[in-house]
Amino acid sequence: MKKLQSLLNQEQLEAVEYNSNSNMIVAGAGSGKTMALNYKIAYIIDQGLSPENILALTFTNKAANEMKSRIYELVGKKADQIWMGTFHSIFARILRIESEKLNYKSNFSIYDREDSVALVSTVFQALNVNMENLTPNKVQRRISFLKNQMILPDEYAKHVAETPEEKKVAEIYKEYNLRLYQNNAMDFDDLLLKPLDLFNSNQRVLQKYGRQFKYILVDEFQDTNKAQYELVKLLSGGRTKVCAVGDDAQSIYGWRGAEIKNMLDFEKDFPKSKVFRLEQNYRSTKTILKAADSVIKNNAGQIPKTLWTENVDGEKLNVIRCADEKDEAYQIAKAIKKEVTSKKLSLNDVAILYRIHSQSRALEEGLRRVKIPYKIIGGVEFYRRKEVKDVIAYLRVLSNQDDEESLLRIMNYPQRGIGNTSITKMTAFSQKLDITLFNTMARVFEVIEVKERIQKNVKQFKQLLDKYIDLKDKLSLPELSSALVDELGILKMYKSENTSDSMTKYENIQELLAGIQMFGKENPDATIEDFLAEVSLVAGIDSLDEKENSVTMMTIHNSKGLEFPVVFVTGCEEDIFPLNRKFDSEANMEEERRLFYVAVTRAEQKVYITYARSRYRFGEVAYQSKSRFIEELDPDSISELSGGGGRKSSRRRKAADYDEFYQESFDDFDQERRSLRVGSKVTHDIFGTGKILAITGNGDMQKVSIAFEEHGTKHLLAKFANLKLI
DNA sequence: CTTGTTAGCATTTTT
DNA sequence: TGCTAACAAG
Repeated sequence: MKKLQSLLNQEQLEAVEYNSNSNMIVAGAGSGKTMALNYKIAYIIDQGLSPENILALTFTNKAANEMKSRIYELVGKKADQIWMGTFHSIFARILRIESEKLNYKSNFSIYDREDSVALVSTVFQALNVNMENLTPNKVQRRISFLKNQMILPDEYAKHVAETPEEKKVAEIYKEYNLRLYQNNAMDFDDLLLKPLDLFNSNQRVLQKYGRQFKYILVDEFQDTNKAQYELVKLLSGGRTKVCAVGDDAQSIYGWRGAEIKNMLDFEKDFPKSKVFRLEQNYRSTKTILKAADSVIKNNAGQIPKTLWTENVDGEKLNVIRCADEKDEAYQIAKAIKKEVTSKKLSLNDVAILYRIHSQSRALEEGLRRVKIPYKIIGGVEFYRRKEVKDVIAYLRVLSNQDDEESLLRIMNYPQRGIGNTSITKMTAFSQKLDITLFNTMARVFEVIEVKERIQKNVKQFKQLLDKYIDLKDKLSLPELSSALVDELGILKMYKSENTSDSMTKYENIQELLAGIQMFGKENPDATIEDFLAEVSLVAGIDSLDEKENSVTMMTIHNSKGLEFPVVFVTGCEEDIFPLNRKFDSEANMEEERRLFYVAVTRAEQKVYITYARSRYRFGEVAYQSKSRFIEELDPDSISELSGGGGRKSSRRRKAADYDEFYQESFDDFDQERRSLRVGSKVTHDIFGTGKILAITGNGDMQKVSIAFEEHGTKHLLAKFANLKLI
């Protein structure tokens, strides 16, 4: 390893090299926190601690993967031995190993939020819940919240629930948990609660892992919830060293149960621990930092620290008033063009951030009209799409036949003539005899209420499943999946429908199969379980691919940990950002403010802040007022501009403006894209004219094969070739 | 049981 | 506005 002194500043160095006790690193935005953490792990290994004794916990897979590859660069393949991953994936891994101690089977399914809601719906039906104001969605959220607080059904029923509504929730909660268990399934929250349960009830298991981990490092510590904090504390058992890295100013997951308190309690709970502060910012200009600080200082509770930077003063933040959400998109497109040309940036250097996903639609449309390529992170994620989940539900049932939710999902998909009535009859039967739905299918002939014709359908379906359950050990994961999809005929089905909707589904399933193929390649012995374990824990941000030359759009939550030269913070209006003014507690308002702080501090060089006078919400025009956060910004750090939203008379002018803009102004982006087409004629400074034969790769790595008229075929990096279209 | 229609709901934020 | 869940008719 290179000398740390040359790579780190004094503060970072001290934090990295101090390992004689537990420690906490309070690291401001852009202070090189991630780098320090990576070096710290490398340093610990360098000092002789075995990598398998290290547990490094993050919140997203992306963060974990990046950490993994950075540490790999530093210490080589030892990095593979480190226990590194998200809280959820690491503890899922432990649960798979120890499952029988909790009376679970190791192939348990992991339910995501949507699956949980579906299960709550099932419970609603079973318990005949018919209460105003209680929807499966709401109840699921409530249950998740309770689990985050570590309040279990019995405790909730006994000590918390008072109103009839709450009592109903208690009833549902209990049944929901029971059914999870019967389905051999866990929800996201269980992945944290069950290990706690296990460690608390089984000293031997706790000791096993307590001894295993000699150093636990937690990134984004400000986002840990009660259960996560307890897990770390329990595992450390006072002996294991813990390093917590976080920034209280960037705590934005309070709604999910994250407690900043964990940072404040750290010194108390880890008595001999030492606290380090990283206060030098390497990311942003002085102006950006000053502006961010002017807003965040309106929050009452904070760990005191002063961020400073040696970077240049930089440009002021541009605050743009827009007429409506269309105008907002237009102003942003215009500004992107200006920034990219004047600063010679790539589109990858630009991020558009918003508070809620629904804002993305209008922005997208605006960008599409002017042909600025973009990518959206999050939104409806790939693995959450209906058709993808359907196929995954098959895999789940093949892996875990107790998983009733997944079985219900595929019972009549694709349609095979097993309708709702028959399914209800079968579930009733399975409840009565206390057997699983899967086993009921084998005995469907005993369920006399189900018509004979349909019994036959069920039998066929059961045979299909049995066949693949049998094949599961004989074929590789990719072979099995494509054989299954093939036999189901869903690809053909979508193709023959031939609507744009069905074609998207077609492509998504193709993509899923390709993904499985890839997974199989990377992990040759991979089982269905391995694949399922992976997919149920993927998040939107994990798929961020920096290679494509395009603007990145995402929610501010998704942007945490990222940085971009130019950042747009959109929709800065009361009721959007901050959201929900009406019932808001001061605590929530402070979280919104921290969110604003996170948004602004993503930027290296330039920040745009936009707000609209009116925008479509719920199908009607809502008149918006400027966000209080804009008012809180240091006036010297901003310059306010007005977009299309001037006087009334401007309406016609505005329309003309749009048209002109949309027609001509983005030719250069268009040009860039056109030049990429196979078949286009181009000229090169040295090789003269030629025709493009093939294009491979993306972004900077994009290669173009060109048949030149006089110099034969050449393979060139598009970035350097400086090709001109003819 | 399937298909088509409509009413009502939804927009926080995510592992 | 755009989607889904619930309902009615075929």
